[in-house]
Amino acid sequence: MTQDYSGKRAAEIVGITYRQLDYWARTDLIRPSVADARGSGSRRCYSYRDLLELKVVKTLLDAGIKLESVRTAFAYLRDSLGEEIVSVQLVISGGSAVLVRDGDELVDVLKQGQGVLTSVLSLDGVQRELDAAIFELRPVPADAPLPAPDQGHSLAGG
Amino acid sequence: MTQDYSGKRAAEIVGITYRQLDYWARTDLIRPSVADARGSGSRRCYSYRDLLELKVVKTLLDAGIKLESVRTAFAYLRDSLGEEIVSVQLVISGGSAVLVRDGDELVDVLKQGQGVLTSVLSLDGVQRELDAAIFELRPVPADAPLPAPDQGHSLAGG
DNA sequence: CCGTGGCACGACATCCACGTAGTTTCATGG
DNA sequence: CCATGAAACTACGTGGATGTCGTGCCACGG
Repeated sequence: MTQDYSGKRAAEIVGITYRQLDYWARTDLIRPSVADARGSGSRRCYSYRDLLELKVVKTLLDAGIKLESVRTAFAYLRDSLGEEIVSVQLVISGGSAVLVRDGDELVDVLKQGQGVLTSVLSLDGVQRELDAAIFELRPVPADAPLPAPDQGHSLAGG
Repeated sequence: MTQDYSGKRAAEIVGITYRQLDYWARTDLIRPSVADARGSGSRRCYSYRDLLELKVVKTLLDAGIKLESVRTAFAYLRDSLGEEIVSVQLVISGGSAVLVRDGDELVDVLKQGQGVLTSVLSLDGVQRELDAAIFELRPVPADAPLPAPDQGHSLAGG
């Protein structure tokens, strides 16, 4: 049932260091929604959607965006990041952010923002990469030859 | 004669701190092309084009791009940043950067970069803002009522 | 030719975003 | 019920990008 992930596995899957995951959780960027840490010894538990958000952050960082900007962007993103992820694009412009559906609509946004820098991220690709990583790093039980990995999450209805 | 600008004035005009200008010069991001610093007491001298580059950097920073990314982007930019600035757009994608002319062409680039984050900057607006700042912060001689400020630089030929 | 101001420079101090090392504590399994 | 290991926590170090302060020195005006 869209199983959950430990901190370490989450970091592995999205391709970040555990230190980053930890730092982001402590600084309230992305906290595990299933189970947060409660003192030393406890275990964080991340949902699939959490992984998705983590992956978006990583993608933004790889693209050269400052973490500070990612924080502000997520403030806007969380509200809108509802169900339809595929073919939606995240547009960051300075301090604010918007979600755009159509590619043509995107062009208008870009042309509208005369001289304003804009960062565009296709959330579709992000989810694809995430799913690929989850499959790639699936736990390999030493005995059981993995029955049926429940891949192919469907948050959006195409 | 597209007059030159001192370090302090350059910083004022483009809206950055002198410390940033100094740091960028020392770390080889943007050196004054007219006269570089040669020991304490010397004076840096920036050209209009230098101001343009500085303004681009500031715009990128304001947009939340990491200075590190700006550095790599400028490596590509310097080669291409020839004459036609207006209506040209700088597209940063991860570590590389490209210059695009047409808006439609830009759309193709964006659609092509499936899932890859892209930062787009309209250089046109940057130049506009720069010119505005130069005019706004023009030196006001206490006696002479400014004869004819040579505004309206034309790097591009439409 | 010389005084002085403006500016480059050097040496810190700071904040962010982590990396590294070591400790603590919870959650199991035996 | 206790040993054990994995993971959270603490403490400290680091590199990048500046801010601050003080000094030194060149360039220009007189």
